[in-house]
Amino acid sequence: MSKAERTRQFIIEASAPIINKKGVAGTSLSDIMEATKLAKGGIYGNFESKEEICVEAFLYLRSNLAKKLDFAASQGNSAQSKFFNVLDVYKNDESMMEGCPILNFGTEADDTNPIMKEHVKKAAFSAQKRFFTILDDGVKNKELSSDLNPDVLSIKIFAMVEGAVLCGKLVGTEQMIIVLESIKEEFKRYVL
Amino acid sequence: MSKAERTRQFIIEASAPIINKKGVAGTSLSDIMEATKLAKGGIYGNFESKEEICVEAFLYLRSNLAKKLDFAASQGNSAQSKFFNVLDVYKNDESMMEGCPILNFGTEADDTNPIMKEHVKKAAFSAQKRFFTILDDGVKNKELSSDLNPDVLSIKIFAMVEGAVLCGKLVGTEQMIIVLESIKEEFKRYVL
DNA sequence: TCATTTTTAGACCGATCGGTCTTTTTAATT
DNA sequence: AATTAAAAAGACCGATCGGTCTAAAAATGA
Repeated sequence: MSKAERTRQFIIEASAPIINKKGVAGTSLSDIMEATKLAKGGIYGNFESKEEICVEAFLYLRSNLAKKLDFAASQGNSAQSKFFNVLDVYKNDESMMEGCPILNFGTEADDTNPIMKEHVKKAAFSAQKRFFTILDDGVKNKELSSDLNPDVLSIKIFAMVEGAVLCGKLVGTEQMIIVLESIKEEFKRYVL
Repeated sequence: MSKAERTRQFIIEASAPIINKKGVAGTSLSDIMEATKLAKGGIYGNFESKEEICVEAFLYLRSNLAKKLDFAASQGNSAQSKFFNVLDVYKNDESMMEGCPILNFGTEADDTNPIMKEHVKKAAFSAQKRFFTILDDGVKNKELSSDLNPDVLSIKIFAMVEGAVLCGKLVGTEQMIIVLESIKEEFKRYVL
C-alpha cells in the first residue's frame, strides 16, 4: 500500500463521520481539512473533487456497517437469533457512527445527486436482502411459518428499522428501542 | 393582511418545495431569489435570515400535510377507514411536495440545527398522536381488539410510514406501496 | 547517500455565499 | 392628486466556497 493509498484511505475514514453528520452540502472542504489536518494540496492530490470524497465516505460507512451486520447474523444459529442479533446492531447506535448512512445520505441525495443515490439504492437493496435471506432460510428450515412472505416482510422490516433510527434521532433512543422490540415481537409470531 | 404579510407568506410558499427538496444547507439565497423573482431587499425586508425562511418553510409544509391528513381521517366513519384514508395520503406522494418534510428536515437538522430539530420533533409527535387517536378510539369503540397497544403501535406505524417514504424515494413507488399495504394488513388483524 | 519521483503545503483564483444599506419604487392615506 | 409611509431593488461587503498551481518537502530507488 503506497503512501498515497494510505493517505487516501485516511482522508475517507476521517471525513466519513463528519459527512454522515453534517451532510454532503453541509460539509465544507475546510471541515475535511480540519479533520485530516491536511492542507488543500494533500486533499486534492488524492481526490478529484469533494463529491468523490463524499461518495467514498458513504461506501466506507456502508461497508463498515454491512460487515458488522453480517458478522452479527453469522453469530446466530437460528433464524431468530440471527435476526435478533442484526437488530441489536442497529440498537447500538454508536456502531453506526452518528446514524444510519442509508438514511442520512439517502434523504439528501435523492433529489440532488444521482450517482450517490444509485449507491444508496444498492445499499438499501443489500440491507433488505440480508433480512430476506434470514427469513427465507428460516421458512425453508421449517423454523418459521410459511405464512410469512419473505419478499414482502424483508422490505417491511427494512422500512421499520430505518423508521426506528429516525425516531431515535428525532425523539430519543426510547422510541427506537420500542420499534425494534415490536419488530422482534412481530417476528416471534412466525416462529413455529 | 398587509402587503408585507402577503409577500412573507408568498416567499414561504415559493421556497418551501425547494428547501424540502435540496435541504437547508443545499438551498442558497439565490435559489430563493429565483423562485420568488424577488431581489435581496425584498427577501431581507421580510425575514431576518435564511434560517428563518427555512424554519417557516418547514412549519408551512408540516401544517399543510397535517391538514390533509386530518381531513382524510375525518372522512372515515370507522377506525379502519380513518386509518386507511390517512395512509392513502402518504401513498399519493404529490400531496407531500417531494417527500415527507419530517423525514427530509429531520435527517438534516438532527445534528446541526437544534431549533429546527425541536420543530421536527413536535411534528413527529403529532403525527404519532394522529395514529394513536384512531387506534385508541377504535379499541374503546370495540372495533379493534384490546390486544393492541395504541401507545406502541402508533409509534411503530409512524416508523413504518417514514420508512416507506424512504423506500419510495430510494427504490421506487412499488416499495412504498408494498410497505403501506402491509401496514393495512397488519391493522386488519386487530379488527374485531 | 544522492538523484528522482511522489506527495503535501499553502498562496492564489474566480465564484458564490449570507447579509447590509442606500436608493428607488410602490402602496397607502388624506 | 399629493404626501407620506412601506417595501423592494440591487450595488456592495467581507467571508468562504470548491478548486488550481507552484514550490517545498518527503518518500523512494539506485
